[in-house]
Amino acid sequence: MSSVRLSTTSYVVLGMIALRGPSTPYDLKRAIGRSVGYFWSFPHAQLYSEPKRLEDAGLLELEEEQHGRRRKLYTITTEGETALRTWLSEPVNAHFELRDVAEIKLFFNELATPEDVARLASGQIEQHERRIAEYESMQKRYSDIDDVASRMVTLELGLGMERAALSFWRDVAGRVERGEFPAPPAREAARRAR
Amino acid sequence: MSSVRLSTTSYVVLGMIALRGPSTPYDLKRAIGRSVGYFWSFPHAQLYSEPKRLEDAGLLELEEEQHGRRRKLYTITTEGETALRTWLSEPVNAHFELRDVAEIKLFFNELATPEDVARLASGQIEQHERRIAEYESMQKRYSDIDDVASRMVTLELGLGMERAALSFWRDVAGRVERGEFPAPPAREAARRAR
DNA sequence: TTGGAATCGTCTGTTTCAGACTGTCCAGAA
DNA sequence: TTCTGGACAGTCTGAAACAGACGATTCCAA
Repeated sequence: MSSVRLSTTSYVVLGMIALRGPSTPYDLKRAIGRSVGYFWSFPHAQLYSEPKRLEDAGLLELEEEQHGRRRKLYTITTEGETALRTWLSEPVNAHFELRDVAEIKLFFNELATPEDVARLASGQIEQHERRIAEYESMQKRYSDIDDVASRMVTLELGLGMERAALSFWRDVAGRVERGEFPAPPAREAARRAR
Repeated sequence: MSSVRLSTTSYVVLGMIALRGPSTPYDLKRAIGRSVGYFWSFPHAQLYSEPKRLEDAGLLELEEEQHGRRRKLYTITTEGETALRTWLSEPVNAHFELRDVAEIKLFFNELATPEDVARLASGQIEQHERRIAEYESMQKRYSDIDDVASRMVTLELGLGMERAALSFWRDVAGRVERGEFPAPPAREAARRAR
């Protein structure tokens, strides 16, 4: 019931419980893994500690505790719903954050060989194609479930991002083939000839 | 010279010094802020501790230490270059990671009002437009500097992502106007009528 | 020459993190 | 029936990452 600091992760937990109803940490883990986890990931261990914090803050309630596997069922309280709604209505000031190792490696292409870049690009193409297929099948699977439709909007952004990335890496692959990423020695020569 | 574990951040530092030549932490901070920082950000304090780690590992060398502001100039060693090149040639197994608060809020739209969603969308549209303008001006500014051209490829992915996001949020804004994100009560009714 | 802004560096306590580890449950093989 | 493996569920730990306050230095302009 005190003033703990709530992170985005806290609200993800709160929101998930609000949407799904009473949930155990493991329920949350799976539900998040299939949805929100695509644009806000965190280690699953947090799903065992975070609800405890939220309970201390009076935003969740521990519904029941079974024996055996002693699972904990959390329910959202009225205060929790209020906190969640307040957060949802607040403006988002942070820009999205992208963390992309492939992109870094491409940035440093001058220090690598054209073969490295080619491999990088083809690996990325494969990855993004796979992810696109995954998203598309999710989209198909859920398109007829009315209940979930409004959650599935976000899939479209994922898909848009993936397609942008895919076409970018295809372009990179083409450029490599055309010799636009010269090996270090050629690069030196080009620089001198400038 | 020991076997410290190198993170992506370590390689960003290493790579930046390899590209720019001898650099101080502050140099790195600024260079990263203008480039690689857009897809791999971290607190600037790390740029003071990380080089030390890399020096201990024998991958950087402390070139000179001045008095007054006692800046530290780091240079990459041959071992450092080798480590970097090795890393650059290794495949990237991780998929890029997106952390987007706006997206989460959209996912939870069922718990918010249509007005919330509308505000969210228009805020995002603004943000992405601004970022696009920023990227485009960077692109213009650097397009004639031959030296930097191959680093600037990555800008195109940034731009592609931003454009995908922008068009997504414009679409969302349109849907809200068309009443496709009903307020909670209407939503209940719709569910019952199903 | 002085004081305010921009620059540069350090420090601190807290979160987050990966991932190893433990325990539980169930199904089918022996 | 007992055994065994694998999926399921939860806990723990040390190391990194983190935000952001703070302190010091330099520069410039009034």
